[in-house]
Amino acid sequence: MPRHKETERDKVMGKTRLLLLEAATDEFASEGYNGANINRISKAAGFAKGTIYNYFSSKRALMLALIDLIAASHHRYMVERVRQEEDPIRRLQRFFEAGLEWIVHNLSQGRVMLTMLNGPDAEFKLRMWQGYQPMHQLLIAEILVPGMELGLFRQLDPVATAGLLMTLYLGIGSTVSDEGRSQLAPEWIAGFVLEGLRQGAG
Amino acid sequence: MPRHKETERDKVMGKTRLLLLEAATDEFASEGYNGANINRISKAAGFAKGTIYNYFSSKRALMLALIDLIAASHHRYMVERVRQEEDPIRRLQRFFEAGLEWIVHNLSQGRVMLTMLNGPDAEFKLRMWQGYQPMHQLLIAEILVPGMELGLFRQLDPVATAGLLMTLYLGIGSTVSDEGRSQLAPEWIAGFVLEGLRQGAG
Amino acid sequence: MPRHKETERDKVMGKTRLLLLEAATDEFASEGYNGANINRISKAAGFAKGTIYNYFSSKRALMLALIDLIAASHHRYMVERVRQEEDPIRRLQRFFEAGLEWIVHNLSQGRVMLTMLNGPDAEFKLRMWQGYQPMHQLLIAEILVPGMELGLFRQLDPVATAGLLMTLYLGIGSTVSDEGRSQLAPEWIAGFVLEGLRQGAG
Amino acid sequence: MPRHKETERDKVMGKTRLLLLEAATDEFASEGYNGANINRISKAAGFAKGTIYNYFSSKRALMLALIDLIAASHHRYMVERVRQEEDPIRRLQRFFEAGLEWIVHNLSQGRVMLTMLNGPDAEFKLRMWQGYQPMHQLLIAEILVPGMELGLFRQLDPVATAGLLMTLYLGIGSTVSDEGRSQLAPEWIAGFVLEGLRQGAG
DNA sequence: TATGAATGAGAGTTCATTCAT
DNA sequence: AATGAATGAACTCTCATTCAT
Repeated sequence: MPRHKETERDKVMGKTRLLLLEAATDEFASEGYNGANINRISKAAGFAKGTIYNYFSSKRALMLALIDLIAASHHRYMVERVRQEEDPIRRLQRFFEAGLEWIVHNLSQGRVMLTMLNGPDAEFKLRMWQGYQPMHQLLIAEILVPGMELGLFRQLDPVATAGLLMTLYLGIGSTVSDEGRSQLAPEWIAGFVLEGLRQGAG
Repeated sequence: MPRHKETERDKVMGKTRLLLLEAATDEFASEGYNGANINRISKAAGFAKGTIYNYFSSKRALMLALIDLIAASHHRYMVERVRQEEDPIRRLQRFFEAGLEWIVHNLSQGRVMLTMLNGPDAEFKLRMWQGYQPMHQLLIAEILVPGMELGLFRQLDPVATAGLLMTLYLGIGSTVSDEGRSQLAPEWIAGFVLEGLRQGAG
Repeated sequence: MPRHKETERDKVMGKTRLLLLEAATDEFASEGYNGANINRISKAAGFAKGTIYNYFSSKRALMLALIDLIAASHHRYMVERVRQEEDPIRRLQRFFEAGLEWIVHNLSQGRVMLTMLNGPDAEFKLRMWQGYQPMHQLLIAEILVPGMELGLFRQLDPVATAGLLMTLYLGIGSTVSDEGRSQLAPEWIAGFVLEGLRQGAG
Repeated sequence: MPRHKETERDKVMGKTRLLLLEAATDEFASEGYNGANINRISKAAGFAKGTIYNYFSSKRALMLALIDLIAASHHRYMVERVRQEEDPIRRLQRFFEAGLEWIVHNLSQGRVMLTMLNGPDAEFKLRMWQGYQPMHQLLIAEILVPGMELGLFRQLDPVATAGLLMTLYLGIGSTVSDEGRSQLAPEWIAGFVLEGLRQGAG
């Protein structure tokens, strides 16, 4: 069993799989899960319709794989940006800035995420929420708790607060237009939120 | 008692029509637009499958009628509750309280609203946003502007602020579970928001 | 049982029935039998959809009644015109002239006739052919046989010849456009046919 | 042997496609367009109901393809037979003979042709007339004009005359019974027509 | 007689999925 | 691994017909 060949096949496999997932992103984004057409996805990726079943066992499995991919990619992006700052206040600002940026630069992925989080399919919703747990953790462990410890933020339930911030972020994300413009500026939001968080309030 | 007028009103808001809209609410809420089955709706309302087409010209027309109904009913509910208070601060608290209440008591309607606002169908999204304009107006004209005039809130762009509050409200609404429980208490939210709005901040 | 009332009802019955048949003519002409919509017919006649079933037991029965009406009315028209002439040659010319006239002035009835004669429904086709037997008789007994007896036409099988002339007439009728214009002038046809019939030929 | 070209030709004139068109011919012939059942066609061709949509985008598209096929096949048949003769008179006789033959041997195709030419659907009618233009040309360019030039026929408008002959032919075709018997013998018709055409008449 | 709400069989069409090549 | 013809369940929508009023 030559190792080299295995690696090559993996590479090809990976490439095709990614092409299919990319095409799926656009289709699911513009049509929703039920409205999406599996054959169209395979064609858009440059393959015949049967090909997609060599990589995903069903339409549902494809969506679940896509959900995982989106959540992981989004999280990676956010972690990288947020950690560029040290100060929790700056980190919070970065969180909203980077969050909007990611959505604007990944409109289809963003739309899939929001559609799944708000859509009626319980399995997809759950999987998406699970995928976004690391981002909750990022908010809690690397922004809110340090901020409270440093006395920058008042003492709040970090879990509930992180939930509120995620909710707010997702809500704002859903106002991003198809052309990638948001009605609400991230700095403005961050400023507003910092008022609610800041020490001395209440 | 003019018979013609009666008949016309019946046509627009007859018993059968309402039964169908109610059944449609549940079906669309649990299955989404594309996943919904129009025969099942008619059956669930207690009629044969063809009957629904005596009232709505297509599945799409049914959804549009439902969107209008939901937006109007939601707005009516909010207006009634919010106006029971005079003070803008109390009104803002009421806004979040009543908002959550409405969603908890109208889970299916709420889910339809959120699914449409975040879903991929541009026409439905637009129609829903249009239907919610009166609620934006309620926030602006009866809460934010009076609050600023009374010096309770700092001077902010009322339109952007109303957008932020609606976004926040809708985001919170989307966290209400299928059993009608929200992770975020409305008073807590309102408190947080009031910090961001209050005079003397920033 | 007052006789007067009976008569009135008959009159109303007759009027309504005729209105329905008129509307049916247009609908069947433009949509064909299967494509025709019974409700639309009733509405076009000024009645609610149920009404038509007070006069015709089914869509099929309506069409059969219409076929009889068309054939009888067409025949009446032709007899009246043809008998205005005495000479068989003039009568033959009149036959084509009046035939085209009738179609041009009764476009919908004409189209129903032609559609039924050429359509796939055996029952309708048969009924229509039966309805047109009197016109065959008119050709045979009042044009061809007298013409042969007077030595104006050569001796031909009158039945086959009548069949040919009817076939030709119906074929020409089918070339009449929706605006009521025919590509072939009736005099020209009649002239051509008279060449084929005339004594001394062959 | 380029594989691609094979595939393309298969797509246009593959076995399955032809089987479907054959089944469609019978169904449309016996039921008319609106009465035809597309599932029945696919089943009759030996396939599942969905299969037909792999070859024709809609019922209407199927009919249009069938119209083209019928017109082309009919024309091919006529050209081959008519050109076996040199003399315009013999060619005209052949025209009627072969025409009847074709209908008798292709009853379903013939019925579809006649139904479409006389039916209420404008698009089908137009397409069928267009498909039959080559047969008009055959009459004009290879029978009537040569006959006039040779002095066998009198000088007539060739277009109008061709129209009359086609009309007559189609009319006669419509009298062919379901068992394939015509009331009018083709020689008899041709003889009658030649009387109308012959030099020295009028 | 006239009405029109309700019915439900039936049609065209879509598309996820299978599988032989 | 890739293909694409074939499948058939499922869905939206139509409309002839019934019937209580």
